Amino acid sequence: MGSAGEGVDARVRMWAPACQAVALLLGPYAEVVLHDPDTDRILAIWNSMSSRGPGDPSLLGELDTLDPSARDVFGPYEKLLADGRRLSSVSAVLRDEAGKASAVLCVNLDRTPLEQAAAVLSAFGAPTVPRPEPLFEQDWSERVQHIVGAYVRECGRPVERLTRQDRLAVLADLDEAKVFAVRRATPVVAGALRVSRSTLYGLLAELRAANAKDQTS
Amino acid sequence: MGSAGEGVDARVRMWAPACQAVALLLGPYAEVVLHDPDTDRILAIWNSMSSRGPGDPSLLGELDTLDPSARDVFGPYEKLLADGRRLSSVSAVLRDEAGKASAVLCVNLDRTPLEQAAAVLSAFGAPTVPRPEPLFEQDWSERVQHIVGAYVRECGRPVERLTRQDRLAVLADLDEAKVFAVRRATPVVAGALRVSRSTLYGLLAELRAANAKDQTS
DNA sequence: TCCAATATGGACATAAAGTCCAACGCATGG
DNA sequence: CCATGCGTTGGACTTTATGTCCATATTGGA
Repeated sequence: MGSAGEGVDARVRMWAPACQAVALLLGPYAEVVLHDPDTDRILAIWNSMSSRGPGDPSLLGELDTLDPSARDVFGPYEKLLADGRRLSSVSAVLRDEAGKASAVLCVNLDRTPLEQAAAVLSAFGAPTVPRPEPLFEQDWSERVQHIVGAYVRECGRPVERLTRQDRLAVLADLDEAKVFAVRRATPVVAGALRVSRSTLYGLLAELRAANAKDQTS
Repeated sequence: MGSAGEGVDARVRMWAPACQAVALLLGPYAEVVLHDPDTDRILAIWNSMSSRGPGDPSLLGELDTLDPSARDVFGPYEKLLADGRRLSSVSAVLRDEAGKASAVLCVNLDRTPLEQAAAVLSAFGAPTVPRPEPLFEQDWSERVQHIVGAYVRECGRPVERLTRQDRLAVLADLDEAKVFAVRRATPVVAGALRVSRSTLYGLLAELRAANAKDQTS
């Protein structure tokens, strides 16, 4: 991972201080990621929350980085993690003097600690009433659409043109969100990702293999 | 406190109940102080956190106690104690019928416990350790337990003694909560309801029939 | 264009989900 | 005490959904 000595990427050199500052400011609960829009890989990452590292495939596809008229700042949008943690996520296209998109910055903030702290503080002195259970996710296929949609929005590319890596990443999100614990979810996901059932299972297997490797390392 | 009979200051007599109530409500972490604005000394103190006592000099800043048009409530301010504890502090000018400032009330709340609580809660979600998967799979089964438990508590009968109607009702709740949209949920529910798989399906069919009848009516 | 990597449809295997039924337990009333 | 009715139960069985595998088609890049 760390620079083989021959030098840190110029873009990282340029943006690292800003990224690091943000990462420091937001404590251990914000993940700051610099993506390379060309190679679709992570350039650098601070406070990684998802065990990703530099060189790993980005969660970004090719953003619409060529059109200078396109928006450069996205979000904040909400991401839902499996364990219920809610992330606020923003991203920005970083351009060089020539206006070329040289990097994409993403900041993912885990709102949970704040929400918990707020809950504690607001509950102070008040009789703690048993909170009425929130109902089960009413429409889980909506969640699928949401996760896929978020990704697509993030990389600015329609579902049909997602790369293999893209789909793998989305799949990781979906798996993380325990979507596959729901009955009949597989065909829906396959449909949402515009792949066949076979391919879906193939990607899923690949994902599991990768996770297993992560475990052992 | 020790009240030598007639020796208690009239102002203390008047305000003590309120002060004591506040002191009690806010537990051991709030200090309530009654100051004498004339002598600039402490009249009375509850839950003293700084080993001050009645008669000790007040450490009040210059509150404008003479101008009746001035604000009478101040704060909350942050105060820093010698040992590093941070206090949230409010004060109020207490006036008699004539409008003369007869006392100054201060409440100092030690924020440390709350901050610690927040830290504890934050720390829970913080170590992004690979969560033992079976734990999370249990998430929805916990919900089953919760729904069943709620019903049992409501009707005061243990699960074993539920009537058919009871189970039907619980089942309706569970179905409402979309529990059966989860893979492998059926055996868990059957277990939670202490019935066999067969019975479970029987009840479920009955439920569906009832619902269908509702629709048509 | 050709090659290599992927995607795909469908056959197949396995595992859940759901149905059905004969036997059983257990109250109630004769 | 037995007969009867009602609900439960285990297990056989059917139907769907899941997951694997592979030969073939497709696609993107040198």
